[in-house]
Amino acid sequence: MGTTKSELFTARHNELAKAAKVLAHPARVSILEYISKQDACICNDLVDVIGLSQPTISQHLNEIKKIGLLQGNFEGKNLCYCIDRERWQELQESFQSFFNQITQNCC
Amino acid sequence: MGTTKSELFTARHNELAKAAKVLAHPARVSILEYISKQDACICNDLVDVIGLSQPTISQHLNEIKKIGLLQGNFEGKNLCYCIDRERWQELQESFQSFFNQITQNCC
DNA sequence: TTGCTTTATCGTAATATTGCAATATAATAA
DNA sequence: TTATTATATTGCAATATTACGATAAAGCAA
Repeated sequence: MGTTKSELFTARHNELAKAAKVLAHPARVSILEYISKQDACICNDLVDVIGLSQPTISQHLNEIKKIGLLQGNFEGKNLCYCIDRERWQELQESFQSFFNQITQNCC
Repeated sequence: MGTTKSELFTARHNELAKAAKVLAHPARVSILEYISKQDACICNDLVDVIGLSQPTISQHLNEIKKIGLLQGNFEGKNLCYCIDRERWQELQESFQSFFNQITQNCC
């Protein structure tokens, strides 16, 4: 028990749910918003800006990375956390078409 | 530990995360999509359609209800699960404006 | 009334998520 | 080389989520 029964659902439904899961924590919403507002990509004031510990922020960044929403240089000191615009748009379209399909109302 | 530190984030971020959490399970995505496609509002073929047990479906419906996405008659035998279009649009706009704010790309 | 159908709730087990201290790693600075 | 700085990983505790069997509740049918 305790595990989501993904095999019952379509790939599309599973993927939308997976994307939503990344947005399902205010820290990750904040992080994405913050990164998107930066001119430069020298990041990780995040620990100060958000107020969670460094390991926790790192963990959240990893969740965001895992669905491909971050792009850039992840090695060495000059880390660069940027939004992957292409993937961003892809997800945007997924959510958009999900929300747009509601057309009728019976009550 | 183990609890989200909501007090660190803005109301807007917390609310978007809360809405995303409802979409963060494929069963709930499926349920919403199914209900939205019905002509009539006599529902709960859901157990058959989705393939999860009745208590589990009931639980998921409750999550959807909690953020105000369901409307209708919830008493007696003629249950009616319909999308609350106003709330739906509200959430749609929240997601839309979240996704639209990404404008620059530094990498 | 009794039985049937439909949905909700309770209780519980399995698993996932959140958060952080401690530690590791990797690059730069001195 | 030895700091220093920035980020990642590990390990663990607290809490949340997912799922379902058993049972309750609420209406309708006979």
